[in-house]
Amino acid sequence: MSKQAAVDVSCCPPLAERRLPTEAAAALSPAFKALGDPVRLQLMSMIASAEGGEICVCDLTPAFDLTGPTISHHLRTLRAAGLVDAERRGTWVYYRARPAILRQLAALLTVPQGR
Amino acid sequence: MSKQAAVDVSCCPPLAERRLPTEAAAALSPAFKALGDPVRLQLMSMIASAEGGEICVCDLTPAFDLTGPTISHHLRTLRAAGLVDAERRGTWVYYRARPAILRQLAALLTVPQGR
DNA sequence: ACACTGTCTCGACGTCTGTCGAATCAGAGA
DNA sequence: TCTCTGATTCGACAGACGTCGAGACAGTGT
Repeated sequence: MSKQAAVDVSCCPPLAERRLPTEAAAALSPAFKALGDPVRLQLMSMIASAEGGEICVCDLTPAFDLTGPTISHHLRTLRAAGLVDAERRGTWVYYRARPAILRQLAALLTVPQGR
Repeated sequence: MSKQAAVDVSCCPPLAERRLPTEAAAALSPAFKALGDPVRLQLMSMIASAEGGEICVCDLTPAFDLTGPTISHHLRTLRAAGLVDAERRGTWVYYRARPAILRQLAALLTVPQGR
């Protein structure tokens, strides 16, 4: 269901360890960009912290003061960034987080001891 | 020298642990947004990994195929997001990373064991 | 087959963003 | 004080983004 772009970068020495190569920056920045909107950051949190690892769009939409299409658009952005996965089951669509990428981003931002 | 906005959020239970409150999302998303551009992500890396903890703008600018004003604009964005600090010494301006915020963001993205 | 509900796509809109060239500001040195 | 160099600000422009309403699509149930 998704147009999953992004981020197979083998992996990621912390940002602060050595200069991030151009290609890695290009591959990883879309994920940060996707998290760079308050609505999407909260959506991401709701999805990642959901009971059973997944959550229905029907539970996400009413949590915001925004229209359905707008939430849908934000979810598509998260999907395109490779941060979440979507699955339709009957009438409802469920989203789940992709922990591997979250971990990759976390590792990238990790600051080595001392600095 | 800087217009330092942003991010005193006391701190940050991981994204995946419980739903991020609206205010926290509003406070933290600008930092992710700032990292959501390939040029800024690479700038951030160059600054954070610099020898002696700081780096001169004059060393940053020639590393990109962009004009001085454009680099300056990106650096201002990083400053406004609270990710870096700037200090002028004589003719040159030096940038250094603010590790506390990087660590905060890393902690936020950390995925608890198992998930 | 039909209607109903949940979700997504499409088109439009105003705003924000990345980029540049030109102009300005800040120190150093003569 | 004048000039030179490094860095920032200003103004402009094209393109991207967040939001909405209207419409289309997908399944369910009658």
